Amino acid sequence: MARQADRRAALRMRLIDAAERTIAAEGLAALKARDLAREAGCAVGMIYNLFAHLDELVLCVGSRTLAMLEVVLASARSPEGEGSSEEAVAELVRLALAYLDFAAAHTIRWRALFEHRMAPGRPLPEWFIEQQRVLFAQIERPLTALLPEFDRGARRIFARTLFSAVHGIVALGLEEKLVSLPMPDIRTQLAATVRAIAAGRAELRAAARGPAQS
Amino acid sequence: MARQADRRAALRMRLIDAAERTIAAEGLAALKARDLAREAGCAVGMIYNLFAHLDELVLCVGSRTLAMLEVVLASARSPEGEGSSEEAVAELVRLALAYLDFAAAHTIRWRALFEHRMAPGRPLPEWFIEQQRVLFAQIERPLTALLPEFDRGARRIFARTLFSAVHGIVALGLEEKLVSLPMPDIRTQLAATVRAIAAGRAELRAAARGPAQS
DNA sequence: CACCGCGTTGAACGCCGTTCAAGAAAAACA
DNA sequence: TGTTTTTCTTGAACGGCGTTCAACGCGGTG
Repeated sequence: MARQADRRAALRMRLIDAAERTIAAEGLAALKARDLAREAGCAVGMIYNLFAHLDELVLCVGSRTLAMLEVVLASARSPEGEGSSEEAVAELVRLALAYLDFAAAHTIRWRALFEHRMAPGRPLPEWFIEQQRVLFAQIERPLTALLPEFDRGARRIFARTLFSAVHGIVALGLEEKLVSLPMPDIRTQLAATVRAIAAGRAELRAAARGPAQS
Repeated sequence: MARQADRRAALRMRLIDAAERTIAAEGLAALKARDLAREAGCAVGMIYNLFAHLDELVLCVGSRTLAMLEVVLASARSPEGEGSSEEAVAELVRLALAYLDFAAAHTIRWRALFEHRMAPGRPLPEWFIEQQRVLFAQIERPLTALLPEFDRGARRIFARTLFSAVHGIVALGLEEKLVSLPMPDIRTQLAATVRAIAAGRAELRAAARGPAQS
């Protein structure tokens, strides 16, 4: 029968579910092979028949987190057809705030996405990198209207810079150490920063083409 | 004799030195109690007579990294007495680039500063937080000239936002995953972003005072 | 020289991810 | 169906980790 394969697939799912629950509730460090096996109802060794190592399981959970982010960011999109740069800036602000809200609502699982490092020597699998690229594409989309004269490469660089800045503000904003701001203040800081970077896009295009300066 | 205390102090230093070498060369994950003891010439148990736990040793190395950063950022200061806002912006750009250069030159030890998490339940010691505050003060200094009408609190918030954005760009810029930019491009992106945020300071002040908006 | 208190030691503890010999279950065959 | 072969599953065992603590030895004292 094909029962065997079904049971394996079901167990695989149960393991990912269990890992997801743990990571979302207690963070990466709380993920233990023995707990996982007990919760999914199998032997510890079975985990290694279905996954190469625990890192792979962590990546599966990370993939789910990225999927959640995709949905959230998609809901920040502008209505079709609008092409003004004001609307593009507004969309970028909505994207940034949506990112902040997601990180605030799912802090622990969101942190796991960035704290996790593969064991040395094992690179990130291609499918995971591809999923990140898909997310980045959501940022590049409104940039087409905002920066019509940029080529694809320059837009990608701009998107990268913008995301990095937004991510930095969100990450430090949710950190408990250092005097932390109340959430509404973080929101306004973030929105203002995105608008400022968008307003300074001329310089950033020059930067994306020309060489460095001291 | 007081010989005993001297020997203990010397051993303490040797342990911190060994930990620093390891963290700078191979990163946080490579730090092992047994290696440390061997390298410093003592028993594993001795480490726990001089430090409460390995985390404390990691913090000592982190403190040295922060001290290195203080020196590097201090060298980006403007000459005394200059008070124009153009000069203030230039100083902020120099600070950001100095930060980037430091992170690029000492990537592994710099990463250790941010990747490290205390064991659950044990908060960061006050002296460590204070040292971070001193560093932040270096950013707030040029802001006095740039934002004379801001009160101290608003300046602190602006400094925090600015640093977060800079840190984000530096951190993602040095990440190997995702298409990575050549260093000169990162420099120009970073400089342009700092100038853009500084140029948008009016909005950021409003943000630091007023309430949030969607 | 004998004694004692205390700083130092490293074997031992508990926990971790990962492996693999052996047992159980399924498949193939007669 | 009974028997053999293959394949999957299991959990005790392995090596390595941070941390502890009973025991040891050494410096200071009587």
